[in-house]
Amino acid sequence: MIEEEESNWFARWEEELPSPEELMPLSQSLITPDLALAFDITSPNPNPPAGLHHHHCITANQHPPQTLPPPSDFESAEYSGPAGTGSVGDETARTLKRPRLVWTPQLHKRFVDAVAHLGIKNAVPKTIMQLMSVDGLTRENVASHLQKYRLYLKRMQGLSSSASTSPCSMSAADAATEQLFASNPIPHPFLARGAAAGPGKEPFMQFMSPPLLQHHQQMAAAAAAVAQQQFYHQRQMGHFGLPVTAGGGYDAEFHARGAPHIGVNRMGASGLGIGYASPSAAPPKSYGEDVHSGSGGERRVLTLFPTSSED
DNA sequence: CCCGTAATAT
DNA sequence: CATATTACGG
Repeated sequence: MIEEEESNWFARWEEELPSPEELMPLSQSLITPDLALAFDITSPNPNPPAGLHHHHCITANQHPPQTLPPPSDFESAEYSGPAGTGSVGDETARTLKRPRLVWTPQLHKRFVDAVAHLGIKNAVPKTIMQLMSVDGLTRENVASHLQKYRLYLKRMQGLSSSASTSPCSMSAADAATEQLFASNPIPHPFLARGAAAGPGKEPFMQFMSPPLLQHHQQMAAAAAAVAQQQFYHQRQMGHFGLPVTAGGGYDAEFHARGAPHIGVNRMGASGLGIGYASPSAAPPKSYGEDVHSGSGGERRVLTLFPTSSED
């Protein structure tokens, strides 16, 4: 009886087969706009199927509409199987999915700094993204993170000194969020209002000093200690043993290049690491690719990180 | 268009 | 679970 079923789906499969022409444009639409831009392949003509010469050097964004001059060096490569499939360049279009972005404390710090310097008002995803100048960061990444971050801030304000300052009063869901957000030097002085940004005014300059949030930092500090540990390993390490620290621990090595701390908008995020696995030679391994293998599933994550490792 | 939010998906 | 993605109003 299996045969019948088999021939059945096969028949349907055959019928549904789209023509090659139809597939071409489809593969394009699968490319993230950002990436498409980065690769300069916005044109409806990707590349000839015959030509297997994939990208090599990518030019940065030609001209950002903003005042930001960040033709940051672009250093990204698609992850690829080590096996010499060869047609990786083409595959890029088809299988292009960015690995999940990992918000490391450093990256988050940059995020927070950016928001702090911009002021609540100007701290919108696009602006933040630009100020951060982290290569490979997309607006969506920031937006998503910003959303969570705002919720976190709100929670903090509403909490004040309600019941007890003990960490036990937090719900599990909250705790998780706290960890990331608390695990960095929170320059929380902005919370209440936005800043005045008139025409001709530079976006950054203001710092407010709302009276609240003070003990929270204590609690946060406590949590932070724990956070640092739990951060990368998550409760994934079911049994207590030495946290493996991974063969290629990331936090161990950072390539802080000549990029100053943010606050100066003229920084070119040159040397920022974003990356997917670079199959062939990536001189500075400034990015981190982490592979979690589960039962038959592998999950790649992007660990791009900021310049300046000041803390 | 872009942003903010909530719901939903991976 | 932490992010991503989507949907929808503003």
